[in-house]
Amino acid sequence: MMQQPGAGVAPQQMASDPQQQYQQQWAMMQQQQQQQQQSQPVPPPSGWTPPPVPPPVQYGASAASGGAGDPNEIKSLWIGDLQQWMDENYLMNIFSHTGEIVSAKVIRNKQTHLPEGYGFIEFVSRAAAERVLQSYNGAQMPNSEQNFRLNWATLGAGERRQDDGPDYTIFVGDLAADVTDYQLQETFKNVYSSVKGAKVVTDRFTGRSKGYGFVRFGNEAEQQRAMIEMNGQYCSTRQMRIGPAATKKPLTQQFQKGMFKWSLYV
DNA sequence: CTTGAGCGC
Repeated sequence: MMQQPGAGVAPQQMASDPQQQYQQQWAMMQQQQQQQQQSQPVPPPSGWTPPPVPPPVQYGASAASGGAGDPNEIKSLWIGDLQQWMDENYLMNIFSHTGEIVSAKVIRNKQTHLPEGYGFIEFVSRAAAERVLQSYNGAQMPNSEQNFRLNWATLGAGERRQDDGPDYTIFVGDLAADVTDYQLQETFKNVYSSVKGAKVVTDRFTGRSKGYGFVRFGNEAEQQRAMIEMNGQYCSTRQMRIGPAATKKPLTQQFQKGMFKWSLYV
């Protein structure tokens, strides 16, 4: 990956209007792209430390013996809610002090090269990734008003998340501005053991909460109880308003069996 | 701000 000019710096003099902000950042991106095309690869900025070399995985029988080198272990985290200016360098710099980050990648649109708003960070081990997940998730991102949104990377690493049954989701409105995914999840998990996760919906460009979110249950009975019991309960400083989640999953899905899907549209 | 969308070439 190319190092980009201006990497790791905070966005300068942001406009107050989100629309203008976005346009400013977009213009910056265009500049960066042009510079990229006409210049040699730039040296790393001062303060940048090269990623440590991961320990060799394949010496002798230790890899196969289920020790530190399980080839199937998930060592990458998915990171979301990234701003335009948060590039690979920004991510590397954040975690370089752990000495355990291997790589960082920001996913960009193939045509426009604009960041898609998420990326992946890989660590030397699953344990290292887990430490970062625990300590950084929900904490504030450097040079930003918003919080880290981290999760285990799944699709690239080969682990399927489907093996624990369907999700039963509820809508939660009236959330206070400071409520995070984790906080919402814990509020429900303290009462319902089948809670799988929660997501607070945020504005893509500002990272600010939109004041509502979703909680997923593994157990339908608990989902039903939560809709009644938790309505009006407090999460942070405000009473939640709970309702059924409008799902895109069609009821007819159970009849599809993977065949004749097109017949739904006639 | 009251029904998202989030997995890599």
